[in-house]
Amino acid sequence: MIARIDLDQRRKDVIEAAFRLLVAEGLSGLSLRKVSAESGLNIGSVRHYFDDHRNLLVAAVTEVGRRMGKRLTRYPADVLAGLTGEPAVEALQVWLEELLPIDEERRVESIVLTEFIVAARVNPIFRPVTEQMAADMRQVITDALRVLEVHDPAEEAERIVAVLGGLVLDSVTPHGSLGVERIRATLRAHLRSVLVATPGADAPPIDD
Amino acid sequence: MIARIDLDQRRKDVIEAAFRLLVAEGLSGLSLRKVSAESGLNIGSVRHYFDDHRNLLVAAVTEVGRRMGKRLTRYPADVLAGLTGEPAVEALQVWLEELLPIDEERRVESIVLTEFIVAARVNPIFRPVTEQMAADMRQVITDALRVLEVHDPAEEAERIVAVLGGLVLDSVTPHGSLGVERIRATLRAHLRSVLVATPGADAPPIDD
DNA sequence: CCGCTGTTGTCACACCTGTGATAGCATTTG
DNA sequence: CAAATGCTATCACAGGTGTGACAACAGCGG
Repeated sequence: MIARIDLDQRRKDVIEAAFRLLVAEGLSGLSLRKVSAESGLNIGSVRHYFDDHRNLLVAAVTEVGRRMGKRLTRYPADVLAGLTGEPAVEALQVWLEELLPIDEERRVESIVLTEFIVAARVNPIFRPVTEQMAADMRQVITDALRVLEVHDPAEEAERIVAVLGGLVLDSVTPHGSLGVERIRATLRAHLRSVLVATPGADAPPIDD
Repeated sequence: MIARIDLDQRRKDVIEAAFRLLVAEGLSGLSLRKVSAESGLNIGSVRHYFDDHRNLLVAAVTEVGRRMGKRLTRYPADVLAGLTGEPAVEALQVWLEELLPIDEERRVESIVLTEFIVAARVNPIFRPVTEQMAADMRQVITDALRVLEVHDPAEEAERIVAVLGGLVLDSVTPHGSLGVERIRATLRAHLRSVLVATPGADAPPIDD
């Protein structure tokens, strides 16, 4: 095979440059010429790897989807088995913090993902990835809650997904500009209310 | 005075056209020429009323901010005084549903607002409005929760804001594509958990 | 009536975009 | 060595954008 240069690595470099541009200027600022400049390559090279503009966008959204998927499945659900009360809260917290912009790496991914999610409303090419992610997220969280024997896991998962989405949006944009500690505290408060207060009608509260 | 035509009405017509365009194509599709076409006016006329592109954008974000502000203060907090349990949930629910995309009018406003909030991350001209809105929202909800004698109103308001933001994002984009009933049910479940279960550490759960 | 003024309508210009086409380079393979 | 192939680098073109400039029109004031 002829592999003068690591093709996959090159593609990842370009996508990384695209991410930086997405953070700095938003999706509408992501032109081929700017990506070329940011990645230090010639526009001809960029077009050699992703021959379309559209293709580059799809590759970028796919990459962020892949990373988020990894984060989603990093902590297996079965480690939660048997946990109740505060340990359960802590375990879920550590896991779900994977999805929040609590450090620079996650912040970039959150921003990029948010841009694509919003763009997907109008541009169908992003939908396969964003819809798949949404479905996976609901599924995985629901499963985790079921393991934790939470009453009505699907509904509680829905709430958690909403909280996560709201926190990301608020912290990533200057809408609310939440600090990292504020995000984590809010998530923890929510998980605590789900796991230790058991607002479900029939089940009595559990104390450890 | 020479008022051949209602200037304010004209401006509102143009902004309405801009909203339709925002819904259909997103913020990046909002060009002067397209707004002109959508509003049925000549581009010269549009530039006569809003002489800048930037100016039109600011007028649009200001308008959506004004409407959301109206919705926020439509139900005064003092009607909540003395309410507990399910009636308190219902009162808050009716009020906060003002902010969710549960009908076409609110859906348009939610979409427009979401576009501007996300754009504000990168474009500072939207920040005054979006930041003011975020602050007002937190303040008003915190006040309402205080009236309802909720434990730690600021933190609970933070959670509610997150839930609202997440629900709007999920229902407005194809990320999760939540239905109207699903949104309302999730909000209600959350309010119920805040108001009737009192997850505060010290107080024991209340059953009615 | 004329003229003032708010409103429309149309140019042209510079800038940026994606893209087709194509030539030149570099390096590996035969 | 020669050839093939992956890669880089440019050119030109059509389309869209905001904007400056300015002419043309409409209706009210005098």
